[in-house]
Amino acid sequence: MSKINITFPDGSLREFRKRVTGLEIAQGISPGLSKEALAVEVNGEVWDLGRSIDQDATVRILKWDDEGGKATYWHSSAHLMAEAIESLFPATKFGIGPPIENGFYYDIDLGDHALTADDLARIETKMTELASRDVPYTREEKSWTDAVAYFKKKKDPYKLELLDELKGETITFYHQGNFTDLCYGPHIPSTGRIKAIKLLSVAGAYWRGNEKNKMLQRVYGVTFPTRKELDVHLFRLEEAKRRDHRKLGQELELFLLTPKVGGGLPLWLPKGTIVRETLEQFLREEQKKRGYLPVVTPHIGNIGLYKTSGHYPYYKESQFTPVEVEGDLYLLKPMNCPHHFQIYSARPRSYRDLPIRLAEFGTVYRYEQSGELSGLIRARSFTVDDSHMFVRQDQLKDELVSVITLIQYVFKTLGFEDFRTRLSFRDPKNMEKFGGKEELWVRAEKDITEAAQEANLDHFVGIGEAAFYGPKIDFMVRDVLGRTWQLGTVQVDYVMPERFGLEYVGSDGRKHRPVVIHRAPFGSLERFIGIMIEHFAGEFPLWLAPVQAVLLPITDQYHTYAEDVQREFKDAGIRIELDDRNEKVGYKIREWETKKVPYMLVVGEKESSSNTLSVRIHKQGDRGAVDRKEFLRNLLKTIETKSLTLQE
RNA sequence: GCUGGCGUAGCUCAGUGGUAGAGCAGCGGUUUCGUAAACCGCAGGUCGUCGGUUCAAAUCCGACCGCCAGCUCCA
Repeated sequence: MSKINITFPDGSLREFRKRVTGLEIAQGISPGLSKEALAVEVNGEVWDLGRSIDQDATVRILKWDDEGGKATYWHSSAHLMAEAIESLFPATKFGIGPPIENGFYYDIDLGDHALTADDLARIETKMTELASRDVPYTREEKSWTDAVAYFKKKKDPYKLELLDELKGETITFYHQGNFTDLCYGPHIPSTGRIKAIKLLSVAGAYWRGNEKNKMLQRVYGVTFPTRKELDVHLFRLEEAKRRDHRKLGQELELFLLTPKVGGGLPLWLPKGTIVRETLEQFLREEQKKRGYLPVVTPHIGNIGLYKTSGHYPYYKESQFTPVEVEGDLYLLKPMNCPHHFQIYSARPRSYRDLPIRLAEFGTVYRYEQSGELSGLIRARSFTVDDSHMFVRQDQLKDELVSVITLIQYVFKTLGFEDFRTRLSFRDPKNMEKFGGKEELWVRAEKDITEAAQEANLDHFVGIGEAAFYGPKIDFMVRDVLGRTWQLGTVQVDYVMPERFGLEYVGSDGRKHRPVVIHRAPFGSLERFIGIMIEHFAGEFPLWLAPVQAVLLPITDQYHTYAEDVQREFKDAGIRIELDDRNEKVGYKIREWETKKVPYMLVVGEKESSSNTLSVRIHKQGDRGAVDRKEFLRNLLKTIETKSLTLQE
């Protein structure tokens, strides 16, 4: 019998007989490992544990904790769900059923029947029953013709469509129990590995993601090797719901969304406005230090501006209908840039003036589809912390690096340590989406890449994610739901300066074209604050908290002392309230705890006679009496340093 | 925009064909109180809107509007 060499991740090498399977290798290492093994990575490809390896290879046994292991597990779970669905609804036609970040789905066509919550429960029960049979997932190679014959007999148009694109190739089928699916695999060894099952939701999804195609029903589910892991996962989903910025925004009276004003048009309530203005003030100060020049521009502009910029032709569908004024058409501005370009062009510029950095918290209006609106995170009116920087080519890279540094500083200050950056480039295969000359794009993509390297940005490239006028660096953060949101953005633009004929006079006395950098660290204040609310679960750091402290007198005998403290703290700039209602202190504490106010200051006989405050910190409880002057100093310091944690 | 689910008091929710309910919030009193809910009372609703079925509709049917999830989209 011939032998093959298997290399392991730690570099060690072992000899096995030819046609050894992943499972046998795992067994050879330890029985425990073979029990936990879900799949095997062979030369970087994920394989079934039962598939034989017939030549030298680098092999890694994949368990639940490995990305590939989890994906295989969920992929197999999707097949199990399909089997359950088919047994309950025999006429079902199947689309695709892949693993996703947190579970799996299967797109199915049930004809006229719309799945109900009861159906989901039935399918779930059936899955549990099918899983407990503990039958193997088996792989079978078939000729293309045989595969087509099988699905013709089954009358499954979706699988036939998929097969159409695999013409002539060897096709793999996977079987488990009574279910057979067209599938690349790989799969876990047997259904018995799937112990805890939860079907989460059903939603419509266009076949192959194309809105011209039929809409199928997409069933989402998640499975785990133990009940406990499922419970943890479900708890996390609940936690995400608790943190939902729309719910907290209402409870904490931060903002209001009402159909009476219109979908996606948030109204900022006094408490939310404090958060927003504090953030603005923070960025304004940072920008002032860095030589930005504040400007203010109107909310509408002549449509000619957007025809020149290209926004109108490119994004006609996502803008509000223009309004006619004295024979001219005006657009609610979808972007601030054209206005800023007019400010730049208002007088001749010298090379000595550059870079010029115009900054504005500019509110823009975009007509998002109704189904897309989502609280503050996706709105129809939002404010961009916009800046347009007009630079010479030789200043571009330094300017980009300094912008990246500012954004990193802003994120870090706000506690977003875990963000990633994407270099968003155009898609060479889909050029009609992108405007401007080829050589300008090449140059801009090069500039961005170099700046990212120089700034030591941990980045990845997103093809086709560019703006129509230029490539971008997008800053993305992950929220509690595990979703990634795009926040800040930096864009290099050679196209707009051309379209708007922007110029400066160089040292040679001739006219030159500046490069424009568009940038917004927050991106949209609405979206940023929405994500921040979820990030902090409504418990803002002291410097951002709408109410920073509240005084709770025990009885009305201490109101005078409390008023005195309030006046002193207010004069020092603290946002402090006095709860002088006729209620017991326990009642007041409960209420202010739910309002997530950082500090509660209880005052009674003891405090008023010793000039102290009994400090209670949100979620931490009573910290005892503190000298009032000392406490004020600490508060001011915590605010000044924008500390993310509370001090005593 | 598409598919599905949901719309009852300011909020959270109960009410499956027969006189619209509870808790919290609000308002009026009483209580003067030490770290997460004192007590009594009052007020508050065209049951999203419009139409239909019925002796009778929050409840059944239809259309529309809004919200939520997902899909498509996202300068």
